[in-house]
Amino acid sequence: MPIALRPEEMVRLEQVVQRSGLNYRQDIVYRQDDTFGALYAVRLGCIKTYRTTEDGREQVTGFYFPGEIFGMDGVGSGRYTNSAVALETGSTCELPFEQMEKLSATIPQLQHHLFRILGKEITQDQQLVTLLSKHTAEERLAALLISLSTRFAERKQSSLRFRLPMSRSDIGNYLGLTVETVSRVLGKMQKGEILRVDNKEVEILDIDKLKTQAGIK
Amino acid sequence: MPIALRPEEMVRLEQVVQRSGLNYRQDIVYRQDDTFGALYAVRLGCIKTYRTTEDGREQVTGFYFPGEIFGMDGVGSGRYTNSAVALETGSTCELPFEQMEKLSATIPQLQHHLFRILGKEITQDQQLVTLLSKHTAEERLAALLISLSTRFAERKQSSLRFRLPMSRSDIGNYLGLTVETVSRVLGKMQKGEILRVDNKEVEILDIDKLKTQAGIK
DNA sequence: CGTTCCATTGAGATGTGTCAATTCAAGTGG
DNA sequence: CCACTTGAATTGACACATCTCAATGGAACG
Repeated sequence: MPIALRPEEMVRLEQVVQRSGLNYRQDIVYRQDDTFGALYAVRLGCIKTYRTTEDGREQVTGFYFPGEIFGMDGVGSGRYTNSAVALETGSTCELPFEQMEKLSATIPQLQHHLFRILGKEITQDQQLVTLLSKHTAEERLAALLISLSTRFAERKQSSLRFRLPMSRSDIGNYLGLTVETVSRVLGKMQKGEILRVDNKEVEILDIDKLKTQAGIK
Repeated sequence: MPIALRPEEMVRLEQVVQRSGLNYRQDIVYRQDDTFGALYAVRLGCIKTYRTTEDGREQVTGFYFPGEIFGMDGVGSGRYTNSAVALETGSTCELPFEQMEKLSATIPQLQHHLFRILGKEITQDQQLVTLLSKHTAEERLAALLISLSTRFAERKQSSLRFRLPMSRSDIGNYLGLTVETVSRVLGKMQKGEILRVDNKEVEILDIDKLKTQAGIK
């Protein structure tokens, strides 16, 4: 957690955190409608969250990488409104929410941090809303690639060459597009010398053009 | 606030709340990029929130009615990522966030409530994501009407006959549709004996059919 | 009672979806 | 190590929901 605490406070926090979770591909971390108990921090790997509507339609709501927190969807109602699944082998920390709440009453820094985490999820979700509502297929894909690139850079990994841990179908679902459209747009970007794509491997050749396409201008 | 506090705690909360805000149509409560200072509770009227992308596209992100809280979009970064505007004459309460945080450290109930409020916004935004991504124009409109109907009912107002405080353009923007499509779909629902629409006045004639159409089944 | 904004309606254009066929990648078991 | 199977990704042809453009009608307001 990127948060400055006094050693004594750090100890109390670490006592609460569960370091248990080792995940393999397809492992479910929690299921939609499960009782909400904890937030989770990704330590290694990638987690996908998705919700299913009453009539069976699925929506991927997010991808989470090491250092990022997921599980906030359960805070509102006491039940998770998404399911969370591992996309590859990795591990997560469990942050039991009730204990975090108690702890945060005596550690203002922690309380503030928790509010921020929830707030950031709101901002992200609203960005996704805008993306889905007002942007073309190319712009959506470009925006996702930029987002991934930025996040890999934050983890001090290559921001121009990386592996997509999710399938085309996950990407399409997340962006409100079909697999076919994702494939076609990636193909087009490749012809435009913006990307080099080899299955899950992506190399960004022209990040400026990609940013322009993302409508980030 | 629907929250059980001891009288003494209630007093402390009320000392923090600003009852100031009287709003007229088009009044801005806060602007995108303003420094985040407070959440707001609608007392009367209706508030619309929307964000503008760097390249000028606008996305309506929410409508808020009496009893509902808005302004959570500022929590993540310390700046509002939306603007908030009054759609009609009304009033709001200001809830200075820093003071609320301090207060909530000593009132667990309040802390929990604040987390829940943020959590509910997350859930709502994700529902909107699904709506935009996976549902047809009819389903989107039906879902909005059901949502409005439900919320009016909560406020003990008629759930079958109400006034839309927002324009067709706002509705369309929120749902990722054009004004024309909104108009056509409303017309179609009227022909199908599901609604009676007269400008901003709506009467729901067949709520079951409407729910079916919303994909709520 | 004109002006202006908002809503409706029609006709035609288009981006993305649907359906179908093919190729490619990754296991799996003999 | 090689078929064989299975699921993922690509590519093409066509369909369609919604958008765009344009004209008209109606409500609100000074």
